[in-house]
Order: sequence, then C-alpha cells, then structure tokens
Amino acid sequence: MSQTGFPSALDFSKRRECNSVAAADNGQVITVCGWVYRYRDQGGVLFVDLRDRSGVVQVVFDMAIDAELLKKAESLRGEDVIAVIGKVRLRDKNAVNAKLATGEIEIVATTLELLSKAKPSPIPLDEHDQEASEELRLEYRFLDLRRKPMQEALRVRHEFIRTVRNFLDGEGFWEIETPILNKSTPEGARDFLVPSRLNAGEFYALPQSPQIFKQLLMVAGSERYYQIARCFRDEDLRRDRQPEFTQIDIEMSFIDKEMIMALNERLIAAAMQSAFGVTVDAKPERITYHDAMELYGNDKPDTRFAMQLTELGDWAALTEFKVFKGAAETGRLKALCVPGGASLSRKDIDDLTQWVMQDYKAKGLAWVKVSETGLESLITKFLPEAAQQELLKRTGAKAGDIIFFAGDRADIVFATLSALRLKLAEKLNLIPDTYKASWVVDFPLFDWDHETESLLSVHHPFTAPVPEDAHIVKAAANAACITPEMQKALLKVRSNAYDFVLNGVEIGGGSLRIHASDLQQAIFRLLKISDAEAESRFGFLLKGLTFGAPPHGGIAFGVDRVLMLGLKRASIRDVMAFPKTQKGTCLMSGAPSPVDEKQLRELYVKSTAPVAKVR
RNA sequence: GGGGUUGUAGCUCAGUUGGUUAGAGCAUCCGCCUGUCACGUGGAAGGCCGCGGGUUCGAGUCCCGUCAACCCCGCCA
Repeated sequence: MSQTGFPSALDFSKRRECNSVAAADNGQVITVCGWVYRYRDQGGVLFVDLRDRSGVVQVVFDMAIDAELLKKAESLRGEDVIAVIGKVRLRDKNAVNAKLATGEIEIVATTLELLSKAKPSPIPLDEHDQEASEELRLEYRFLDLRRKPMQEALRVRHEFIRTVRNFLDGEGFWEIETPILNKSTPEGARDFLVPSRLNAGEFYALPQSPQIFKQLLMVAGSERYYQIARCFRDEDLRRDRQPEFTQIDIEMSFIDKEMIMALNERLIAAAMQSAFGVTVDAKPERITYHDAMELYGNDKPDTRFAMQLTELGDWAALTEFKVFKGAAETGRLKALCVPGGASLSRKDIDDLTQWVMQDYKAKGLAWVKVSETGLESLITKFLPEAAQQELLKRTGAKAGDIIFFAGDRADIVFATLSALRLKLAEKLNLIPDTYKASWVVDFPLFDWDHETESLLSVHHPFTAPVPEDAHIVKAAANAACITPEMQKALLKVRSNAYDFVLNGVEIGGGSLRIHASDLQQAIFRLLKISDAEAESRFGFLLKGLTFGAPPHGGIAFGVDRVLMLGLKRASIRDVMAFPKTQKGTCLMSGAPSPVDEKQLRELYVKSTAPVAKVR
C-alpha cells in the first residue's frame, strides 16, 4: 500500500497539474489526477481529456502498450475521478492540438486508478454544451462550479480580493473583524434577526454593514481599518442584489475627502487591473448629484455614452401643447434625443410607452421623429416653427433621431428618461465596450419622506454635512420649530459623501463621518429620532464620540457588483459560489426550512405562519 | 404587494388551426472502429407535456387556479 492508501505506486505528492505538463517534460514519468472531461474510444486506442483546476491534458490508453489497461479505461465515463501515471510524449506534428494549452504533448498511461466513480451529470459540464437552466445549476451547484465560466469567476474573485488585501496592507491598513451577531438598528433595510437563547425574547441582528463598528474602531485608535465584510439585508432580490453580499469595508482617521477618494481610485484601478486586466481611469470625473440628475436623470449615470437629457422647462412656452405647458409649470419638462431612434417602429414606441407608464408612473410618452424633411409626430401640430427649430437646436437632433418627452413631477421625469436612455442605448448598440468610472458628489444630506412627513438620511445618519452647510443643521436642530424656510434650506444641505460609479452601477459609496457628538445629536433630532431612541439604538456610538473621536471617514465597495462588471456576467449569482434564488432560497441545501418545535421553544420563539409550506 | 417571461425525455429544445402512436440533438445503455481531440458509426432504452380543476367527442395545445425559476416596479440608510 502506498501512502495514499491506494494499492499502487500512486503518490499524491508527486502529482502534477494537468495544465503544467509541457514539451519540456518529454520522456518524464508523471502523475496527474482529475476528472474525466471527455473520452474518445477509438477501439484499439482511447483518449481521455483529463481535467483538473488548472486545465486539461490528453491521456492515451493504447492496446499496443497495455491491452489490460485499455480494457480498464474503456469503462471510464464523464466526471469519473482518476489518477494516471504515465510517460509524457511529444505528439506527432499532425496530431498537435492548437486549441489546447497542453496540445503539444500527451501522457501515455501506464497506471490507471479509479479514485471515484461518477453518476452521469444531470447538467452538461462541457464548455461546448448548452448551459443548463439556472434552476438546475443552482440545485447541483457543486457540479455547476466545475464548469469553466464558474471556475473563472471563483479564480478572478480570489484574485480581486487578494489584490485588495495586498494593496490595503501596503497602505498601512489592519484587517479587523466585527461581529456578525449584532444589535438591531432598524434604519434603512430590514434586518435579519437571530433569537437569543440566553436572553429570552431578545434578538440579535445580522449586520447590514459594519458601519457603527468601523467608526468605533476609529475612536479606538485603529486609524486604518478594512474588512472583507459579509453584509445582510432582508429586502427583495434583483439581478444584482442578494440577501448576503460582500463589501470591501474601509475606514480611515485624520484624512480629508480628497485623500479617501485618491486612495480608493488607486485601489480600484489596481484591483481591476490585476483581476480583469482592465485599465480604468486613474482620475475618474466628478459629477455633482444635481448634474447627474439633470443630465442623466440618475444618481449613478452611465457616462460611457452621452445622450444627455435636454431641459425644456422654458421651451414649453413656445408650444401650443397644454400637456407640456402644464408640466413645465407644476413639474418638469425634459427631453431625450436618441441617435438613430427614428428606426423605432410604431409598435416599439407603443411598447416603450406602456413600459414607462407601468413601471415609472409616466402618464404617457410624447415623441417626435426627425427626418430630412422635418419633424414627424402626432404632436407636431402643437409645435410652431420656432418651437421646432429651438427643439432641434437644444437637443442637437439630426435626421434619423427620435426625441422623447417627459413632463411630470420631477422624480417621474428623471426616472422615465433615465430608464429610456439606458434601454434604448442598449437596444441601438450605443454603449461602447469600455470601463468608465466617475464619482458622484454633493448629495443632499436629507430627503423628504412623504409618508412620515419628516426628514430622512439620504446616505446614513452618521454622514457629515459639508462644513459650509453645518451651521444650517445646527441652527435648525436648536430651533423650537422648523419653519418652511428652514426645511427648504435643510433639503439643500450637502453631505460630505461620495459614490463610486462604474458603467452606471454604484459599486461603492462612503462619506466623512460626524465625529462630534453634538452635531450627531443635532442630526438625530432633525431625523425625529428622540434622545431616548438615539440612546437606546446608537448610544454606544454617541458615547464613543464623546471620548475623543478623530476626524474620520470611509467607504464600502460591493465586491459582487464589481465582479459582475469585470466578468461581464448578467447576474450577481454568477460571481458567487452559492447564491440564493429570487425568493431567498437555496436550491441546493433547501434553506430556509422549518425547524423542530424544540428548537423554537429553546429560543422562546413561536411561529405565527399560517402553515409550513411543503416544498 | 404589482406587472411580465418560462415550465414537454437526464439536459437543451421543436411540437402547425384542438385531431392517429409526442419528435430532434446531446447524455445514457449495448455494439463496431488503432490517432482522436465537441471523434465517427450501428442499434436500444428513455415522457405525470410543472401540479390541480374546467371546456370539448377529443387538450401538450383553449380557460381558471396553483407552484417554481427568471426579469422589472415598489423596497434596498
């Protein structure tokens, strides 16, 4: 018996990776292990493409060399796990396979060990086969992950994170872990809760992000912290949203906004380069929130292509169209010129109209096509010559283009035109295949919540206002009541926050934090979080800020989304090893699942679900 | 919570206007083949047409419901 426990000369310590075998090994006797990727039985000779993590190499079983062994090899099937000892041989010139990295050589088998027999795979694993449905791929994820695109995703993901770790280590950051079992601070997303057995009726929450802990690490004098942090948010899923996801979480002390932005520009450039071989701007452009909304209708604009929105608020007066005039008075009127969009059929436009009405609450979708002879549309009769000329001038529209109009409440106008811009640019192939990053800055600090009639944090309540605007916050917080003027001023207060946007995807965001407890308390007051409530929810942070807190700030990047972009995958699930379905279930393990009554009793928990679902 | 797409052999799909025994490719099984490389080749087996109702002489096909996966809106500090 060998050390491996197999009755042969097999010695795993001698194993070579399949892809490493090369012409230089000619004549060597080597050991390779892996999965049977393909086999080609020719009768007297049988070829096996042996696959391991590194790649594929051809193994030959030849009747002329060992008829017994050939017989044994004839029973091999796809995905059997085998070990082969054999002699490396140069292939004949006409037998070289240029498509294979190891195509110059082959391994003539002298020993074959079947390490594990495989049932036929329920999903095709060959890169040339049609991909199985995602449902099956998720059920048999351990097989799906053997496939080349998935292996690549795991490898690149590792490479990306490795680069991030090395980079931040080189910049003096400490990787520090923060708790997963946490205090619930219901602000923003819904928490995942964990009942406490030792504290009847009480619950931990899984972290939506390590926000408060990373700030307290600054109070604790860590100065430069990072973490590849798992975050949890119990919200509905999307193509780019999973209930648990990974962030590069960063926090620094004694820095200003420029320092943070500059460091992260270098970090992302380095990681994109090493993981994807992609070069992104070392100095991404900066766009204010205001400009992003006005020009793209979106706070995470895809700036790889222009197609900027056109302001038509004052233009409406030139027309005789009541709908436009009304919108310009009570809301906003803007247009989107789509180059080449005149090719859209009437049905295309009808479909788009239905879509923006259904999804973005638009009341309709007005349009004009531009041709050599003039404007074509149902609404041209409302557009006098002067209005038509001015429209062409402002939008820069040329023959063959189409102009869409949106006149409504501001948020509806922005949402509608932004969605149209992205959808049509993609449909008409107007988006170049590049990577373009930008910072979005000068976000408002507060938003107005129509439901509760109160202020809301745009970012999170620990975000600092820009220094020039801090006095407005303090004055309003100290005032006996908020006057309408004050409220207006508050909604204009800019935050010291920044979002990193790559190809129209928000991949990171952060801010300078409030490090003074009085300003923090002022913000809570304005957010209608009472002293008592603030104390019970974030008391430990507030307390921390009173014991000597350094000026600090940070950022967090969504690892999964960056990988999605870098690998050009359609879904976040394709860059994660074990993702969940849109309903948050794991098709492989069956999670979530009912638990024993006993477990619930121990946790002082009683389910009020009508009836446990049978899956 | 709302809108949409899909569900037929192990897998990917086709299936006409509702009409005989539901097909193809790949995989599987049994053969043949000494240089293939997505090998080739001969044969065989393989079906709860997602599930439950309904309409009909007759349903994979039409209607209602339901389940699942996916996409979008709401939601996601």
